[in-house]
Amino acid sequence: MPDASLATSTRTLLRINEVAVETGLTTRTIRYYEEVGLLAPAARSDGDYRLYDASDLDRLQFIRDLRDDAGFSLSQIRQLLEDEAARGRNRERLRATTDPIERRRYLGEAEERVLRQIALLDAKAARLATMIEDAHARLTRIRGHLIELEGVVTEAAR
Amino acid sequence: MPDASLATSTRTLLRINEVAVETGLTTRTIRYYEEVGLLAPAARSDGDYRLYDASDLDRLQFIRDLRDDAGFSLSQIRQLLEDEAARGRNRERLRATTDPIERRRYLGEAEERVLRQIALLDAKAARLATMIEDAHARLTRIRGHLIELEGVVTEAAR
DNA sequence: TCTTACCTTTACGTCAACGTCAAGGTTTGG
DNA sequence: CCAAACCTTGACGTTGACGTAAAGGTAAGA
Repeated sequence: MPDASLATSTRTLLRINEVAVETGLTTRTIRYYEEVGLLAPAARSDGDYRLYDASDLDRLQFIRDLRDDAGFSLSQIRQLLEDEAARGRNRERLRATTDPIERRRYLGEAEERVLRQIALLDAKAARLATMIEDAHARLTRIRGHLIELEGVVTEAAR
Repeated sequence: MPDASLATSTRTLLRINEVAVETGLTTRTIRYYEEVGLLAPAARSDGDYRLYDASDLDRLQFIRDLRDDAGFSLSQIRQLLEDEAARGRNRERLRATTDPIERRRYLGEAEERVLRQIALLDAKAARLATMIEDAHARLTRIRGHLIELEGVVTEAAR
């Protein structure tokens, strides 16, 4: 029964339209993201259909969140994902070597990348934070006035 | 000396290229923002030159920050600025009326707008916050490894 | 086997957010 | 008054991020 393993591995792979439904993206968008190097499908079928696995779904969700919620451009997203990939490769190299000097170099590079990411994210977060603060201040002011008014209205209703 | 007031008011007004230098935007971008309704120049000269005042500069800086730092689209920015303007008009109406029922209605609308803004901003902020958290976690891990290595390196140097 | 639904690549269309001339008017120092 | 520097309004070009239609290949059930 060599067909069983094939069936089980196939069962977890999705075709592009299923992925589109699952992620809320269009098939065109998914293909476009592949075109610009944001993700490659886990596999291709015999007839060259794109086949995606669970980690592909995660990655697409992540991309969508970065795009919609955080407002990053696709090139910024690619930069973030590439840094992530470089991080993974670095970890491999780190595990492969025992020379402490080299290890320190790898770690230093990793630190730099993370600091770059944090700087990028912090700039956005800071701007958003002040805007949110302002909005909340306005909200409390408005609600204060509304509470004042409640007193006046109930007084008048008496 | 009717010319004095004109001189002083003129002195504080900038032409488009000065504004561009000041804000780091291009003249084309500034004209485009006018085209799509993000800001109108405070005045025009005799020869129809655009003339901007200090509040125009503030507004342009603000727009630039929202665009670059927060990653909003121009239509989102226009929405935010229009809500801001509606807020101003509402305050006027609020001061103009004494009827508590009407006052409550105006305040209710204002509350709605602010809540909409907060929801929009919070979504972005939340996504950014988790990303920043992750990045910091990685950073501390990396630094932990680096500190470990310091021990090994100094030990080897002895 | 054949139809129907889904997939492929290729390619042109679109919208936002500008860049880049072109042709002409305005301001200002010499 | 005049030349250089700056401005005006078009209008067409470009890039990113997709939409959409065309011409075919594939998968699965009747």
